[in-house]
Amino acid sequence: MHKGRIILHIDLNCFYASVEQIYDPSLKGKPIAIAGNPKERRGIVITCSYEARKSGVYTTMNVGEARRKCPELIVLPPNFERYRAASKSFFGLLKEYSEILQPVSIDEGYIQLPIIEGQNVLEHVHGIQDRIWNELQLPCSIGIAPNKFLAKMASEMRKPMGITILRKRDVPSVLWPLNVKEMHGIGKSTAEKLKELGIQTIGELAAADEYTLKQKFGINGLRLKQKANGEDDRPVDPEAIYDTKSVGNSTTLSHDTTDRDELYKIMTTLSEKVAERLKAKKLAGVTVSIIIRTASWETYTRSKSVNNAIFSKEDIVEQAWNLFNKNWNEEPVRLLGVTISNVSDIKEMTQQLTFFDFEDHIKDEPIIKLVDQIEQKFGKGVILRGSDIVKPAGKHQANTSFSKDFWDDHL
DNA sequence: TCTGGGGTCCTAGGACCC
DNA sequence: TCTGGGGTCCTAGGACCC
Repeated sequence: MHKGRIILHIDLNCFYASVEQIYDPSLKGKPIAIAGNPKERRGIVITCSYEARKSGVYTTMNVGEARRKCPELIVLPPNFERYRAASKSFFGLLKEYSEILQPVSIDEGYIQLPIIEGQNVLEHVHGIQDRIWNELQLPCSIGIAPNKFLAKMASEMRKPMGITILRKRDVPSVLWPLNVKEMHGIGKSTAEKLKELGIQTIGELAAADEYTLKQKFGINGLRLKQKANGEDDRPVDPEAIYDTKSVGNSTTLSHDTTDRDELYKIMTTLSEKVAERLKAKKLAGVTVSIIIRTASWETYTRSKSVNNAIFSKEDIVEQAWNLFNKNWNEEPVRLLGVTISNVSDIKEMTQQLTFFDFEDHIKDEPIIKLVDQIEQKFGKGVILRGSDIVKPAGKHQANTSFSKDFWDDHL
């Protein structure tokens, strides 16, 4: 019957709050909020239960404000370990239904179901939702559609614990009357620009002039129009989560400061965190970026690419601190961040090179002969630089080099 | 709405190369 | 020495999402 795909978007409702209610069932049915340290200014609401939302509490609201809106609000600190564990169970359960599963964040994902002749899809999906509720005690909303965009829009329509089917033929009646702001991918800025063009509803966007959209929004303008027409051919990609583009950490300081020593310490801590996470993911990267936000909320980023991919905290903090000193405008700093991007996978390299006894050869063999041997073993393109073996990578990627320290550390 | 922290994708200009 | 056009890489910043 249906030739197209069956794609679900599954969204766990108020995920962090739901998990906390599992650990403490007395919290069920009460207004609760997960928030950062309320004593600090970064104490803002990360997630809250529907009971809290009824009183006007929302994500990003500061805790003091939330308490004023909802005096009986129960404020809890986040337990990321718990959330990661629950998330793992959730995706584990989903995987029983199809391998074509793409987690997009800790609490939502797409899954493409196999098409089974004569199957009642809605009943099947009810079964999935029931299992997530009965076995994991997690409420979720599910959108059923022929593509990712429609599935996402559908799952948003009934919360919590809803199931919504959005077929392509439903688009004119269901989507077109909505304001463009309701569309996934359209934020405040795009909505305003569209308004200038006289486009307010999704239906108007669906019929908009392509040339004008391209002029104003580039390639994204055309994609938005396609989505407004219910078209989206992006695949559900199970590999996407392994394809990390960047790893970064940032922090809002407990107080604004101009103290260089203090700032250096923070930069060091951030670099350590980044280095740790890179190591866990077996990644190294060539581009180091810093972000500085001043007390006046001015935010700027600066970045620098280096020749060989780095991953150690020493290398990261050296680059980051350099960037900071060259670019800081001396204004009190509110937030500091460090990110490594243009990362490449060092997993494969490590496995490959484990077969090759680097230490033995480096001592005895003349360098030219050694290069020959390395090339024979790994093909052209792997080169030696100083005491490092360097693997040049494709465009947008850096050379990955491994020094003796690396081998000591990883092999 | 006085605003955390983790990301992704896109654009535009300049440097540089052929 | 002037002129042309295509392409890639790097950097900075914007927009969006959860």
